[in-house]
Amino acid sequence: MAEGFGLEILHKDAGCNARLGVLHTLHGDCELPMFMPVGTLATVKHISPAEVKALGAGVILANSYHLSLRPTAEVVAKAGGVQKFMRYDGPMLTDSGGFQVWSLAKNKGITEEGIQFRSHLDGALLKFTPESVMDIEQKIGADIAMCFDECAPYPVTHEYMENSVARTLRWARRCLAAHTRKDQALFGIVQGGDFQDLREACAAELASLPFDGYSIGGTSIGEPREVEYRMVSYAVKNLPWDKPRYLMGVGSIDMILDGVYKGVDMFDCVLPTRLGRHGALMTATGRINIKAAQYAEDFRILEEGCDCPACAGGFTRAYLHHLIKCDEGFGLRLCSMHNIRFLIRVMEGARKAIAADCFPQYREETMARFGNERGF
RNA sequence: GGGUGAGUAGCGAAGUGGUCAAACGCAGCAGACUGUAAAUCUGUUACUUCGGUUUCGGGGGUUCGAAUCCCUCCUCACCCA
Repeated sequence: MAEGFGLEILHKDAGCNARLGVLHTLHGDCELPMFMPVGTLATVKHISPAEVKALGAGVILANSYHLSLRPTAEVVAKAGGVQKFMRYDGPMLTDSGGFQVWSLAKNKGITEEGIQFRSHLDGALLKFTPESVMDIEQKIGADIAMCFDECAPYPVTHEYMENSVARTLRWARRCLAAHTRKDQALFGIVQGGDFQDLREACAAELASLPFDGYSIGGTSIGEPREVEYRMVSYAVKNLPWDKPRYLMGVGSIDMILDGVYKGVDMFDCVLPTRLGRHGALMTATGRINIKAAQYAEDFRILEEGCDCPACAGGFTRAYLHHLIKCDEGFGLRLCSMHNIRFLIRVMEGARKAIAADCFPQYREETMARFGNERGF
């Protein structure tokens, strides 16, 4: 276990596997379950670190692939690590770049050694291996590093996935061997797609290895909703109860609440910030597309009762409509902050509900308010 | 007063005799976005009872057929007096 790192479970909901806990890190504690905003390039787009913290966020994500290209891991290391570099005093986590390889799928070439793919910036041929990624993540120096995995596409054959999972597991061992920083936690990543046997086996084998936490990967890459629910169930089953569980890349309300119900502690997603920038705002009664003409003269506050800087600041829908239509930076900021605050408030409600042993009910009531099964 | 050039859909701008209801860009309208190649992407934008109907400054003409050729008028820009 990494220095100063650990999960403390305070309470399990009586009606499901949802757990209330605290994640201890060298940069402070976080209440679980939690939503983690994504700051790929060492910034949550348009929002200062202090503002992110004020929204109630614990961990901020950064991406080792992106940072390794610019400004390079060496520069971040010279700055004293990503927290000092971006001046965030809370805990951080770096993703390994496994997801980017999936995202840049056209250019990939997977071998036992690693993955070759092309830079999205200049097309340069890059090669990531478990060892090179561990080197990058240790230089960047976040509190939590992620293993380098293969995020297989969906759908693939059982045979393909079996090979892919086996390789991801071999890479997980190599990541452990290459990871020497004692002040940085390392999480393993459960893959296996929609195959129950592979998900369960992958989780079981990772659980036997000395990781500080476990994450569920390979979801939200285009598969149907019911498949996504299944993947989480399969993966969670064999994960150790006393280690943090992290569902990667999930930010829609229904998936988050489903994950919490099953005992997942951590979620991250670009959804709130990206949707915000594009004018799709999350509210307790569903999604508001603020660009729509109907909001041009809607002088109501975005969401009554919301304590985000946009709503608490008294900014109207008409004003946000105007700002987003004009691509004004302030509009991107306000809308991003609103969505992040909204998701974090849902998590705060979840924690309260777990403490009161009524999370299943909370989940049902929250979903019912949205008017559609996905939330937004 | 004389000359030259130009007037095309909300705006800008292609098109110079048929395949033009008219490229493309912008604006508009609607939608998508899930470990951020993402302030991006997709669809749509004369009218229509979906059979068609009326458009390319106005009017008239040539032609089987005109945004495209001719006449005339209007407007704008520039040049010469």
